[in-house]
Amino acid sequence: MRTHPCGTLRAEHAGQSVTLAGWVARRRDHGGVIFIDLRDASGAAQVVFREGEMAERAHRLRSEFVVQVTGQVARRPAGNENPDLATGEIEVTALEIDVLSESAPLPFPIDEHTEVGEEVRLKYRYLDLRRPGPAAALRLRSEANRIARAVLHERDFVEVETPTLTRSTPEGARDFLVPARLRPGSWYALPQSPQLFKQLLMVAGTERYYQIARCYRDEDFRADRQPEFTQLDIEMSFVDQDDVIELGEAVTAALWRELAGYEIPLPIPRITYAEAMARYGTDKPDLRFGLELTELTDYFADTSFRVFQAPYVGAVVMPGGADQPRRQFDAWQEWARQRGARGLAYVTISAGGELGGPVAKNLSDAERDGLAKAVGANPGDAIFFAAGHPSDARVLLGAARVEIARRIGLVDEDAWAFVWVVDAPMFERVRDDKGADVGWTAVHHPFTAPNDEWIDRFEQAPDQALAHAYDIVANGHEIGGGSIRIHRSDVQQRVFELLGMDEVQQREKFGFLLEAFQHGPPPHGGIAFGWDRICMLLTGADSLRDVIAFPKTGGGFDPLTQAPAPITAEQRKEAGVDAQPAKPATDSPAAPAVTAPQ
RNA sequence: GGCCCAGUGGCGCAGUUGGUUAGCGCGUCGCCCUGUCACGGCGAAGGUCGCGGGUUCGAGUCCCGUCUGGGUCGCCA
Repeated sequence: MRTHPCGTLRAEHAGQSVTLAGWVARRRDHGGVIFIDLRDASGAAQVVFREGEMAERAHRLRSEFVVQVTGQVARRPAGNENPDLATGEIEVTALEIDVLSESAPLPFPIDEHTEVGEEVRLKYRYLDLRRPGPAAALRLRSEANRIARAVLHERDFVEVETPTLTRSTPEGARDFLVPARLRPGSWYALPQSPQLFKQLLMVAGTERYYQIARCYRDEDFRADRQPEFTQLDIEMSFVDQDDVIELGEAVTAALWRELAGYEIPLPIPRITYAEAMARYGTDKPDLRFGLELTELTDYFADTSFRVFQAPYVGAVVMPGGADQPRRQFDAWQEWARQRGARGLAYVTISAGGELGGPVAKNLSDAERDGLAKAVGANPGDAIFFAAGHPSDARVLLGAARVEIARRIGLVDEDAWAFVWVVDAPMFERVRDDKGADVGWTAVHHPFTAPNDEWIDRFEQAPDQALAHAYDIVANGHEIGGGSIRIHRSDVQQRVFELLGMDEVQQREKFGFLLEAFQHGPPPHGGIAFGWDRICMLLTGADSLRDVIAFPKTGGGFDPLTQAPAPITAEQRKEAGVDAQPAKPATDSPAAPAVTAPQ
């Protein structure tokens, strides 16, 4: 149908007869001579139509008509080259043109210069994807898949597809449910991840599994979250944490080397979860800049200032922040209140070194004298404080740290900073509406192994017990995480007990996995990369939607297909949506009916 | 679920203190144009100002409610 992709024509093709096919990107009609930018996936080339019948026919072309053109490649007349275009040295003089299909007037211009609202772009995503930016994002994602597969293939991994119609998995998000016509009243759940299946594959002796897996979680969405998203999911047998981390680094390094032109210095540094929280107030620190938090609990141990009489007091410095007007500091208070804090105490340090701001007069002379040194602040800086429960206060300071860096331009947008956050806690407290402790929940998931130090005694201090779990963080985004799994049934039993799951609950939720684990489970562990997020970072996009071919809006709605949509009464009846669950079968290790999502 | 922002011809936006016929750019349609490349010129069409209610002599503008989208907190291995 065509002899060359449009975007590949160069001066060396001059004199050749070519046939091109593509879309009419732009028409410049001068009457006697008409220029058409003909675009296909490879790029665009200028086609020239001169007088007579060819000009007549070109005159009737409109944007996004699909045409086939046969003509002669020629160097452009001297002075008419366009150095901004890859094909700018040549043009194709049309001898024949066929209109293969026509286009209705466009809902928005297909033009990289025009800003178009996201809603209308998503409704006509097939047009949006003709634009260079979105098209490039799609291709980069394809390359990312290719690169990951190459690394994993090289290391003897086996790509396995796991079911998307399945039971609930243990991640704890809300499930998407699918009615089962053949078992009226019973429902499939779409997987929140292939977690249980990949562990079964380890029991199955696969040893090295991976999958570019679609995952589903029915929670509220964000710029970096979609209801269906993709993980590069990996699991390995006979490995320890360092083995998985090394593999994770190999995958990450290959991606950034080939797609960002960036050589990640290996090994990627590691910090513990506790250290990340203490120094950065988050488990996904952005290490492109400093501004570490300072703990001042001891410093203010004997303070008479009521606000600082708290189990934790900490601070973060805003360099040059002392000269902000009062209303700017008021805006900081409002910013903190929107995060559920009472406010954000602050002290300014004048050029002469005197402390200012409403908090300063509440401090003793000794406290004032040593403060700048204690937090590493200089004249002209502002110091923000948070006091209260350590975790809450640190999270607030951590958010302030990021906001300060953003406002004073401390973030180098071209920089990459990777870090592993290791030694994550095993459990966190579950509190009821009134804030009373009612038990424990797994921070990761209930199959995460305690580390060697805690494996025999995590019950003694569940709040301090550490897991063989690790997250990889890039520029403050969690791009992957995983753990070594429990393969000893006695340990698994003790974890379930701590989580308050009795045998009936265990069997109902994970019976099939526990049974599998009675048949020689190998030690194993793995990692899952947030594939959409990684592609978002590699393309420099601000939103996951930019790297997903057909994304959904925040309401879980697809503007293109209009999904979700009501179903007919007939579909409803046939699907068994309203049927009562069948009575539980007894021959299965797992009860058949999925209970309502919590 | 809470909070913030937005919704005005196909697209992007302006619209003053509430006051005549709601503007601008791009696009679309027609005509003209032999070297443009985000071509240019002339002309034309195209609007329930998201929706519902209220205040008012009068509402795109003020008030209440609601829907949609974006962001954020909660939530989310």
